[in-house]
Amino acid sequence: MAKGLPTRSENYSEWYNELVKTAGLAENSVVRGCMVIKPYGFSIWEKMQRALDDMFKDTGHTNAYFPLFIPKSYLSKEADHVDGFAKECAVVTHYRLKNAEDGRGVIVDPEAKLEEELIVRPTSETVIWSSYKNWIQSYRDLPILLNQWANVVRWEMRTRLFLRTTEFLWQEGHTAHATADEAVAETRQMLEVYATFAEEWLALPVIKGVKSANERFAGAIDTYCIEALMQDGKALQAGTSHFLGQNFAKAFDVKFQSKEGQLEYVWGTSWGVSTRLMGALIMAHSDDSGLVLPPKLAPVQVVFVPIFKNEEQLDALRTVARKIEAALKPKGIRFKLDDSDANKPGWKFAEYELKGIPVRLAMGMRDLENGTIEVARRDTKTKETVNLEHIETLIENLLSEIQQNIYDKALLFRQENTFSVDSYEEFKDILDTKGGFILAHWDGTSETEEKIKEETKATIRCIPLDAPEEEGFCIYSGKPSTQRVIFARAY
RNA sequence: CGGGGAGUAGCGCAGCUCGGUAGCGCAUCUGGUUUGGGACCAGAGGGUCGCAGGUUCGAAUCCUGUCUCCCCGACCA
Repeated sequence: MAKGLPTRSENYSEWYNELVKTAGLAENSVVRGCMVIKPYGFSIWEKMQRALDDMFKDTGHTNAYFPLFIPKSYLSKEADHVDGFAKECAVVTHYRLKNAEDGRGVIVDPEAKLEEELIVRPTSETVIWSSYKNWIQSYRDLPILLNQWANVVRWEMRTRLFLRTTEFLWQEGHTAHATADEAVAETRQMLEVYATFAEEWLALPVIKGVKSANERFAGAIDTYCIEALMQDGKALQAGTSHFLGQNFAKAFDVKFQSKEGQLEYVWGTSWGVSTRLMGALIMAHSDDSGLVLPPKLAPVQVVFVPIFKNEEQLDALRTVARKIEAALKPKGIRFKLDDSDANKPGWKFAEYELKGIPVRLAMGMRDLENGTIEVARRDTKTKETVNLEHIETLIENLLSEIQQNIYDKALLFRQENTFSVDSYEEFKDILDTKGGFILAHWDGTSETEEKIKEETKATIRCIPLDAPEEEGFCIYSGKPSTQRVIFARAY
């Protein structure tokens, strides 16, 4: 990477951290474990939000908003749920400050202690289901298909920009249904939405699967997920969709009267993706020159760098740039002309590579005379000089090609780093030497999964939905198994 | 909470052993020359040396206390 920053192969974590900062995506805040998302990073997140929001609306969902604070008693109504989140909750105990008596700043006013503490939401199932209780009486009130864009807080011990932060931004869908079948269908549908989004927008190939009991969401019957492989061979959970059964309906006493007149508990789902997707995007595609953004998410898709010695030359180049911009605009292509005199072309080349701009155009006097332009693509770092005529069509095609190429590259990487193993020795060997996804037989017990995790730090990422039936024996216990599951070390 | 490390200019660091007027690189500002892959020259601005106390004529430096941050573990549907 430019400017003496660490390279990807040397130290992946450090490379990732530096990249996030130098590319202007995010930085650590003064608040422990929290992150400042900078304008450039946020504009990418906004693109993701918009695309997801459209997909949610296409599947019949609407947006709503629920409170940031959850009464402590609500969180504890579902036993598994509270067990899952209790150890990482921020708790509000007071509602007022007062001036310190020694005159040094302010202190918490002990008089202002809350009767019941409030939890800063780590997720919103509990507040939302407490509302659903009031909203649902009849089967005619169902289904409820809601989504919320929000921030949540989980007090993790160890944090990492985008991948695990104390506060993060996400969307959480919460739906209520009359039947189990309908709720399961919803859970699966949203998993498909996530997979499609990851592959078409992030250019990130994902594996759809279901979590083992150990990795399941606290309070869910089944947790479905999409799992992606990062360039250092570690897995990243990119999205989850939960079938909640009637767990939250029972905890919050949400019943409806069916067509047949029976009083029944409501069936629920919840699903979410977070700013963690930003981390996935960065880790999946970037290289030592910086970010590589899929064109669909790049805030700027085409940047024009003029090469000039004086104002007159710049004016001539500007005219060309404006023409190109006008031709790209109807195609919805995001264009930027960098005509600032503050930095030299070489600096700009490096800068836009760092920021992951998919296509760079460069033009100087030589090109102007020849009626040509230099077109450089970020994904392959190749460049060629082409005729200016129909440049807009060339760019349009190039952007789709880049989007596809980034995906293909990531898919190839995953294929080359997915291993099928049949012995525990081989399993450990591959984990330590190569990493990646490991397909292995498992006896289906939590004990075995736990042991393997303790001994190797690898966990079952998921039981793939499309895994073929295959007779085999658990690599750990030797007991019979009917299909392979995916193991990996994970973020 | 255990084991390491670090707090000195916006950022990255040296100086501390052996106390004596606070330094370097990057960034910033000014002027000039440059511009097809992170330019060069000249000049300028900017610091309660994390905080508190102590020793001393004198402390970034020595002593005591304290706070914070980072890394490795524990934690992480």
